[in-house]
Amino acid sequence: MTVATTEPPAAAGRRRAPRGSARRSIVAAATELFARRGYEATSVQDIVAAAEVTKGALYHWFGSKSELLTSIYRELLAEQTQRLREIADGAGPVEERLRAAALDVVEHTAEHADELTVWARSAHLLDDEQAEATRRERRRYHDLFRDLVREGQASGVVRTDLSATVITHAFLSALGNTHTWFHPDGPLTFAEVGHQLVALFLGGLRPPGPEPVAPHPAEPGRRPAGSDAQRCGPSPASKNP
Amino acid sequence: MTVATTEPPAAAGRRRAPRGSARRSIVAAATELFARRGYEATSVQDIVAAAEVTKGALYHWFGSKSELLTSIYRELLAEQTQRLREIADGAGPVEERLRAAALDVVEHTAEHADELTVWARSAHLLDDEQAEATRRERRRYHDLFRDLVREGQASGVVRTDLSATVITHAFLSALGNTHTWFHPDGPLTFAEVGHQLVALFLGGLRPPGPEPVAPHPAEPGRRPAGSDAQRCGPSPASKNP
Amino acid sequence: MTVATTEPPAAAGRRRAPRGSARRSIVAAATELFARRGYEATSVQDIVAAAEVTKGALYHWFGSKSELLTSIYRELLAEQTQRLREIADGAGPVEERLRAAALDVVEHTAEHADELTVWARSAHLLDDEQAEATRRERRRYHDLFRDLVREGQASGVVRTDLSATVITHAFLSALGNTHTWFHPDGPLTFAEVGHQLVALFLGGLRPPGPEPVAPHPAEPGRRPAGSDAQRCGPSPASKNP
Amino acid sequence: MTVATTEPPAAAGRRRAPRGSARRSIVAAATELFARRGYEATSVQDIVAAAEVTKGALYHWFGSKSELLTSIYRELLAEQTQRLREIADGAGPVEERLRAAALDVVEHTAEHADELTVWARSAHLLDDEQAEATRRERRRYHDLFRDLVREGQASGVVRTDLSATVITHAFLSALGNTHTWFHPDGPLTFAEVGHQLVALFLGGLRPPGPEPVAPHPAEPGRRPAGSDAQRCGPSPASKNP
DNA sequence: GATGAATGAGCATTCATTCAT
DNA sequence: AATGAATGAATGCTCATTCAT
Repeated sequence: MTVATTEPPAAAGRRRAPRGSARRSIVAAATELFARRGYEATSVQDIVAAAEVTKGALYHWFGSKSELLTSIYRELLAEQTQRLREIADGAGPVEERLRAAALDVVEHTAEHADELTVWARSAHLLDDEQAEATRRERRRYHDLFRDLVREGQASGVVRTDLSATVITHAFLSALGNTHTWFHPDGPLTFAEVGHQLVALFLGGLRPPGPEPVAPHPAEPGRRPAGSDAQRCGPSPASKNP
Repeated sequence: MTVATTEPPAAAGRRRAPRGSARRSIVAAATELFARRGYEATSVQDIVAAAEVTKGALYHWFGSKSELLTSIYRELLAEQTQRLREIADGAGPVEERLRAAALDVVEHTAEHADELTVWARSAHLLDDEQAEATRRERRRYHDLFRDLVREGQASGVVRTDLSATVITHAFLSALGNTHTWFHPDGPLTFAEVGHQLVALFLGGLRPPGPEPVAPHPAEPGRRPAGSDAQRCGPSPASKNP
Repeated sequence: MTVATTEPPAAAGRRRAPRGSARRSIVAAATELFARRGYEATSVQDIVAAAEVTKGALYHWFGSKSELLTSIYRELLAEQTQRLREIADGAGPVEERLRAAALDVVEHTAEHADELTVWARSAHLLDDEQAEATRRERRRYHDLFRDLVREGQASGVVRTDLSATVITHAFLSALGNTHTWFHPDGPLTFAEVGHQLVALFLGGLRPPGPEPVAPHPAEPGRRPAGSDAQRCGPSPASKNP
Repeated sequence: MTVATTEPPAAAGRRRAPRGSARRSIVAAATELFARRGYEATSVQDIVAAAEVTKGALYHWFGSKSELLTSIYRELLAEQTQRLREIADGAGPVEERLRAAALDVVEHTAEHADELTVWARSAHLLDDEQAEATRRERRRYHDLFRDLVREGQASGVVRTDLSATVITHAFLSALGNTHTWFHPDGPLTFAEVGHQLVALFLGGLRPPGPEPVAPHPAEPGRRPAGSDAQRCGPSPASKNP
């Protein structure tokens, strides 16, 4: 869960700042600057100046600028995974847990819109090793959500003619892309937008009944849940998260 | 519609390549390199080397590296807008036009996945002027799609408790984000994924009947279409497209 | 022969320095600084300051600091190879050409002691590609000298119980290492030292007669010239020149 | 002779590794890393990681990174000097002791090729004080060898027209440079190469008889041994060893 | 004896852009 | 219409060494 944190031993030196405080200053400054100016537009110099530490200190804690970005994102992801796990493991009917999960994604996205935007824009700059590390964790999160969808399919509340993987990606993508169009000054609050997305998503999950929107002959027929997309993630060689 | 193209008329130089050919070489090389290595990782030097022209020539045709990126995207966008316009203006019931439009987006996204990925990743690097220019065109495209959704709402085939704007963004986002997770070696082809997304989307549009997924009390109630999000784009100061 | 030189078109601009002059300034400054302070202790900043050009100009002409070092050495090597080739191809008995060649190495070493010292100390820092390039040229030089030794062996003036390759390396090494011990303020001039080395070397080449220094039983016996060390150079993977 | 070693006496810590073991780990790790990657390419961090000690421990035992290098070399040199002294002081005719000494250098060079290569490449990076310290010891070694040559000259088995100093440097240089060209996969073993070098060297020492290689008029005439190069080392200001 | 976080000056290198020709 | 040498400010990063604990 923790991502290379350092425990500050409470006691501060005389002239020195307390132990581990440098790391926290760096993360705080970087988070703020990345969100405000973007990852590429923020130089390491900017970060250390804002954090009031030296470059050496930054490179003592982080191997590179991109590791810093990765570190911030992984902490976010760990938190979000934890929340989702609690919801998924909770009691109650699957449709309620599904709705709760969707609403939780909305809430988390709203809370950390800035950091998530930075990640979406700059994750492709990471080297293979870092990309792989986050991909694995992201995958775990995705699987958690997908399993909930599958549970819904198994209990008949979610249509089974669509891949649970595709459903999951679609919802998370729609949510994760709001930064490209949502604006706080618009007529809807983020919470409202989120609820609408949830409604749209849950509506799309209902097993198709007598359809108001005419079916298309080219529509691929039902697929048993077993034929689900197991490998719909990027290949290991890919840099996509 | 045309984006600063130069028509190479019959008149060719004697030993030189035909007029305007330099521009085309540059665009071709840049498109290929941006797609393969990313915008930031492609230097102007790389482009001119691949296009077999000099730096001077590139700066003769394009004011900057970013103008080149913008130029490529605008051409794509113009083509897609044209296609959507023809579908939207076509005959037939609205639900069929809506379906056709959705399928067309899938097809276009598949065809130009590389360029669209580059754009998604690097659009935020552009300066305000260029961002504004593409934003206007992108807005026009978005409105075209949204109007189709509204038409559906007006004729009763699309639920009216959701903002047409949100619906439109959700679908285009889900499609536009496939590059972050779709992999050709997976069990589904891109066309299949596209069809599933369309089905999910169209399913979500059906007016809510007796719901398999329980409604949530916090769900915002019906909103008349007239209260739609007019300013759901980013603020002018933002660099978001 | 030429190593990426640029022809200066004689004509100078008004405010600009003449074309290609930047490259020459850089080489001159680098040669001087490398010799005086060593390669590692000379920063690129030092070089451009001394050459009165910008860093950009340096990197326009040279891909890296090490390419600059390589470039200087290759020019030296090309010149020396040319001189040796003329001597080797000259008329006269082989023993005289051998002596002339040895003396020429002494002379060239004396002339370019500083540059050669820099090279000897820093060649191992080069990357594989550059090391390989110079190794090939160095090898050509070595072979030229060795062939002269072999010619001497064939005509009976040089002992054949020693590998021509080992003989060549031994002489060139003794010469090339003078920088570690020779000091101009010593009792011998460099020319005198050189002559003594030549005498020692040529003396060692005489076919062994009745020996003043007792032979050792472990001494490996005669080896036909044909068994000569064909692969006594470093492996391709090695960074040794 | 001893170079700041610490004897680990019986008294070991309870849970800790025995006293002084840190020092030995450091020397072992540094020797291995310097040989494999070179002195400059090995960071202090690399050394402490390999030795499984902390930076503080390293700086407790060694004043600096270069002191570590010096330390390794001095130990080598002390051992070699000791061996040479025993040979030189041994019984038997001078020509046999000379031959034995030469063979011993070959053997020692072969045994410690890696460390000697590191030293040859990086000695010039040391500061004056350290350079001076090793120079003095190296000088003692050199003098020991040279005195053997002089003894040979005095007893008539070594030619007297060459400086004993030059002779000594030439032989040690040829040997000490083998790392730049010898490759174990070549047709000769290192021992064979060494024997050939000894043969070449001893051959060159024979008083010139009727010469197969014609003498050159420019050859400097005989020099009495008394005029020998006393100050053939580099000047005090120089960083050369 | 040993720790390890912090230092800080210095490094080689990049690259979109300009402009005299 | 095109050249290409030159710009110059900025970039991410290194690393031997120190010192409060």
